[in-house]
Amino acid sequence: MKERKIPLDLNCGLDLLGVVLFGKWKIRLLWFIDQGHKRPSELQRKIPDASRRVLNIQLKELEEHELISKVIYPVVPPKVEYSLTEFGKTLIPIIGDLGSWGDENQERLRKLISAS
Amino acid sequence: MKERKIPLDLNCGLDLLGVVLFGKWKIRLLWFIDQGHKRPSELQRKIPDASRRVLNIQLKELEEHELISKVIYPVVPPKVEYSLTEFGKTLIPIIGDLGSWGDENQERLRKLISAS
DNA sequence: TGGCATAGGGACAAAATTCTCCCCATGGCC
DNA sequence: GGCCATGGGGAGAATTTTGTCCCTATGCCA
Repeated sequence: MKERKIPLDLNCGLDLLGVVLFGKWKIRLLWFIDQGHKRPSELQRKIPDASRRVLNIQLKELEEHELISKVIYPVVPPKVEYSLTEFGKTLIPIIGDLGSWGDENQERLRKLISAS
Repeated sequence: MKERKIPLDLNCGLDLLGVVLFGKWKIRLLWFIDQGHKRPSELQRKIPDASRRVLNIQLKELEEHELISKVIYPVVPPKVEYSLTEFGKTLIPIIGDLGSWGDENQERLRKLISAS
C-alpha cells in the first residue's frame, strides 16, 4: 500500500465499505471465488480483460481485508487456492443484488451509457 | 464526457451498474437527495470533503443516466432542485444495504484499514 | 533445447479521476 | 463600492488507479 497524499475519508460505513470493495475487479473476484473458481489462473481466465498484475494486487488487498483467505500448496508447479472467509461471505448477497439490478436494467443502461 | 482511450467493458450487469454508480460521491449524492437534500449548496454542505467541481460533474452524470432529475427555477439568486427519478429510487434499497454492511462492521473495518 | 503452465513481483508508463484556482452572472445588504 | 449567496464551468495540475513489460523459479512434454 502506498502512502496516500490525500487521506481517505472514513466518516461512515459507506466509506469503509468502499475501501474494501471498490476496486476495478474486486467485486467480480469475490463473486467468482464464491462460485468455486479458486485458483489465480482460473480467475484470470474468467476475467480476461483484467491484467494479471492488477488481479494479483487486488487479491492481496482482499486478503489483507480478510474477505478472502489464501492457501499455498508447496508443490511444483505452484498451486494456490483462495476462498471466502465468513466475513467475505456476508458480502455475497449484496453483490448479488448489485448484479441483479444491473441485469434487470441492462437494456436501459446500455442505451443511457452509449448516449454519453 | 471525455473520450476513453481504453473502452469500458460492459459484459454484465455489474459493469453497467458500475458506470452509473461508482464515482467517488455518487452513492452519497443519491442517498442525500433521497433524504430530501435537494439543492446543490445543501449537498455540498453535507459532503464538505468533496470539491464543488466534482460534485457538479457527478450530479450531471447522474442526471444523464436518469437517476436524478433537475429543476431549474428562473429566479435570482439561482435555485436548482434535484430529485430521484423512479429509476433512481430503485437503487436506494441497495445503497441502504451497502451502508448498513459498512456500519455493522465498522469497528472491524477500521482496524483492517488502518493496519494497511 | 525450446516452449508450456504454474504464481508472483519490480519498474515504469499510461490512463482515469479528482482537486485547485480562476472566471462568469445577479440581487441584496452594510 | 465591496462582500455575501446562488449555480455553473474552463484550464491544467496533482493524485490515484490501472496497464505493460520484463524478470524470477520448477517440472513436464515434444
